[in-house]
Amino acid sequence: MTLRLTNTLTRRVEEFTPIEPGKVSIYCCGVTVYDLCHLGHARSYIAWDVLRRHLRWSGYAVTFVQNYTDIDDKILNRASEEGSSMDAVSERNIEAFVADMGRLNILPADRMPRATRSLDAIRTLISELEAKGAAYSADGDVYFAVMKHAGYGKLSGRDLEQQQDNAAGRVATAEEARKQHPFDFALWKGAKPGETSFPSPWGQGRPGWHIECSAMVREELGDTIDIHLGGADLVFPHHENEIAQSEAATGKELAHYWLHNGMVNVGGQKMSKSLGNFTTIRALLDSGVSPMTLRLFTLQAHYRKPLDFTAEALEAAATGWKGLNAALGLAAVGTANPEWPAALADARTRFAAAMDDDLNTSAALAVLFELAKPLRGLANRIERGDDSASDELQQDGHQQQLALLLELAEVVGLKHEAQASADGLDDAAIEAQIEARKAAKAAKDFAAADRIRDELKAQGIELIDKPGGLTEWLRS
RNA sequence: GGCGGCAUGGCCAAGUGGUAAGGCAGAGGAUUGCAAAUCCUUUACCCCCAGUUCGAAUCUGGGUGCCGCCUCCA
Repeated sequence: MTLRLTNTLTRRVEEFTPIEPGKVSIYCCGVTVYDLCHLGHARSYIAWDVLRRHLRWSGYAVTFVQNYTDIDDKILNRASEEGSSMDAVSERNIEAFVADMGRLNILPADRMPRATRSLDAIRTLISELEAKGAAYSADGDVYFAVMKHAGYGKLSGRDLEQQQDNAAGRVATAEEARKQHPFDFALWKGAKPGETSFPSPWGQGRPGWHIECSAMVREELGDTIDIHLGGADLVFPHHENEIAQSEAATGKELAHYWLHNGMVNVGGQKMSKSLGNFTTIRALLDSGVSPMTLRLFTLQAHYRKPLDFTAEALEAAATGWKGLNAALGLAAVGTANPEWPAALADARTRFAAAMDDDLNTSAALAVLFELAKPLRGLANRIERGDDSASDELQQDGHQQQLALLLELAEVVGLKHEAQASADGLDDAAIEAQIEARKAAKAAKDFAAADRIRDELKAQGIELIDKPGGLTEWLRS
């Protein structure tokens, strides 16, 4: 079976055929680095990470490029608010981005170009568009002329004729007045005195948002790439404009496949900075939600659908992850026999088929849970000190099952998490409490025993009674 | 107003013509001083109406509700 993907360009699920057999070039729209990333970014980049891992698992050599937008009004505003510079704000948020993505087990892109370091490519592209009559300058700005480009609107299904009336109402600003058509957009913005700016043939200024992606795609991957990624909120105008610019300049199709992920919603509404209803990745992870729980949470829904972020759903994911995590934490011994027995071969096939079906991670995860189930039972028995369970785990069948589980979990980027590191009470204090509880139990003073357990639980320490009077504890 | 998407059990969510995956929660049982964990068992006719079909959650038409984009946004 071959990979099938929903292509926004055609609004259909299509079989994926790369330009060059065995190779895939991907460009993913990155973040504007004016602030920390929130769960919307996490959802998006986890989805694309899974696409990338799946392609790799399927045998493709993947080149994955993701940009940083480090020239932007919001960054400049932030810099002036805190009395620092655009570079300082960008640098800080890029570091945070790398750290957050790392925690979520998202593979770093092969190359991460920045707008500030791609200015030559940007200026060259604008010049070409100007030479071809696709762009015009007005008062230090340079605009792309949408009416000159035949295919404008093909991605988002917009028709310029029909849209003009609606747009007319907002032709109020000075910028709108300079435009020949309301949908024309800035390729280069002239700088006002005192603004951070860069030199260009059109005077000091800075590039518009859309042109940087066109320039970086071309510089890093060429005129035509296989897959272009981004959030559904980028379809219009960002990606539409990117297509117009690139295709007007090169005369070639920019990308064969356009994939868009659905939004993360809060209370039925899109999570966004402007609405202020966002939770940053690090705030969530620092609150005790494990990275893999967040990953599982996002992968339980299809990447194109909206995903409602609720405490309840997150809790469900956390509990679900506990089970998978227990199985993934088992010790693999040596190399398992790669000749899968029929049942495992079948599971592997079903997993691959689900992933090939437009990244049906929800169905793929069901296979993971199925594989994990018996292993989870073993893990539990081993934890109780059941030696026969340890022996069973060594057997070829279980080792194979574990090997397959680990292999497939890797494809969706799930990996075992060790117990959370200690904080709060030190071990000796906990052990002392456990001894006290043991004494209470021996004296049949169960009320006292329960009180100790409850107190520890309130401090995040969970006690688990084992056979033989042993009590283990976990930080939860 | 224009473009696009979605509606499946208490919650999340797969499933594009053949009789409803999976996770969470709940219930019953085993185990336990009680818990926790674990194991076993168990819980749906798929928003409404009409139609196509031997047969529809799945196709068609109509309706209702919700969301995204049209301004920066993953």
